[in-house]
Amino acid sequence: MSNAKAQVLIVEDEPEIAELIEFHAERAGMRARKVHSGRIAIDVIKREKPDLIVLDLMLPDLDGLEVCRKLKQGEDTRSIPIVMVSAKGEESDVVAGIELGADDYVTKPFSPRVLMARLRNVLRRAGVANDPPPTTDRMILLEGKLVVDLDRHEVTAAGKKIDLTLTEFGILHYLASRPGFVRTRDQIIGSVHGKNTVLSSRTVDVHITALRRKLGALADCVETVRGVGYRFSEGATEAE
Amino acid sequence: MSNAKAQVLIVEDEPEIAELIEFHAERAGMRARKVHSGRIAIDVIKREKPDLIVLDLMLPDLDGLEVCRKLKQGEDTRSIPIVMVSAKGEESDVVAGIELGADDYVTKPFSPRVLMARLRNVLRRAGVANDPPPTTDRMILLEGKLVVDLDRHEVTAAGKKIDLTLTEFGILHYLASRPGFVRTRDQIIGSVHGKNTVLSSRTVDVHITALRRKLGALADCVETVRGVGYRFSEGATEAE
DNA sequence: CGGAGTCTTCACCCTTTCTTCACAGTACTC
DNA sequence: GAGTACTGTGAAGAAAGGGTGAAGACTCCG
Repeated sequence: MSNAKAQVLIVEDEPEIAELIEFHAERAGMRARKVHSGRIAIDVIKREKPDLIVLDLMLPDLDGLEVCRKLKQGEDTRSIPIVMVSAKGEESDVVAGIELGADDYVTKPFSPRVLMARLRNVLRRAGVANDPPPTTDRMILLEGKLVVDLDRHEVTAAGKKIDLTLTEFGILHYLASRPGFVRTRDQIIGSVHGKNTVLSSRTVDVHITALRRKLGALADCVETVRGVGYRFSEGATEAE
Repeated sequence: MSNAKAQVLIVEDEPEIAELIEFHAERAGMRARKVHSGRIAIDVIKREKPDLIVLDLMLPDLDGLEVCRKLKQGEDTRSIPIVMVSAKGEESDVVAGIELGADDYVTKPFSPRVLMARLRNVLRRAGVANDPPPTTDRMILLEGKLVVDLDRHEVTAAGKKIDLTLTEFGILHYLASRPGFVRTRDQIIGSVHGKNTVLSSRTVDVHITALRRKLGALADCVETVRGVGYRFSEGATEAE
């Protein structure tokens, strides 16, 4: 299993949609390429053998189903997983596509998150490795609201510099590095101190309280998920 | 995913019933084989690995439940889906069977159409989600209607985020991870708390009620299976 | 050694959630 | 169509989870 990025081919004639998919695919650590026609797709696929194909059903020249069929006939392209994209009301085509061997599908309009989840699932099933999006950034920026700068070790919220203790900084950085993801108290402790630190999990609460107080107006960004842990509110990440 | 006909094994001691099932299964494009005893069934299943087992609970030698248990113990037979056939008044056996891992059931006397619809459903599910027991996906996606995101610990129904308590989230996740599969109250309790939790099974009803209320328009997705438990509806299920 | 700043734990209180109970409502049987 | 069995649901008490102030411990520094 390679460590390389997964290669994704996007077959979609509407440029906006294609770019939307491309953007999110790359953000998820895949290498994306887009083509706008069925014939070109077949050609590119035969040459480049991508790891995954995102295939719109409605194409100007060669129908998506037709593309699918041709790929499944080709000895060397048969095993490439296909995720179909269809407009609502093309259910029968979706069924046909699945029967032809497509692996999954999404219906337009789709949320980027849903699409990416499907792509990841299909890739995983196919055994293709995909590098997780590396969060090695030295700086986290969120909509101009919050800046977490690892180099300077300093946090700016709503334009004002905030003075955080080491632990608070660590927690905020950990949470903000994956906005929306819930972290358990144990995970938070582990991220700040070593893995196998034994600490009362309530300790985290205290730091969170302090953090919120210092964040002032942005206190809401640190959300409590009752019974689970905490997460950094996504606020305005991607649009649907 | 093979294109061949689905292989169905009918375990049924009454010849008339067995033939009835066989007839309809073959008419539906499956390849059917029937055996009349539990012991023989185990033997045949181990050798032939059918795609689906139709299992009568009342058998002369080895009880249907016993067959079910043995199959679920075998590494290589565990994932073969089972549809149980039971006579009226064997509800407790049905519950036991489902807890053992059977996937669905029909009650005698059954209409062939109902039975075949169930078989088709189970086959389709098994074909799509070929993973053995648990869906390890961090995200469950259902037709754009419902998104259960484990990482974010968040549920989106028909595009809107909904706020669920921990227990409700757990129940929904459990049910939705296997759409169409019936789950007993005990299974549901076990999935949320530990296995050997002692709770009034009626507690589940209360959570289901709350869950349905919060799901709004999607409330119908949580179906009651009278006498057995609950299941997540697949939307386009069968008609009677 | 003393003090400042930080981290951890504890205790208390409030809120949310869970569970149970009781009764109403509904499906199924005879 | 009456009786039975099962499910839906409101209400209330019990339990759990989380916020927060305060106290002690620890570290680093002068």
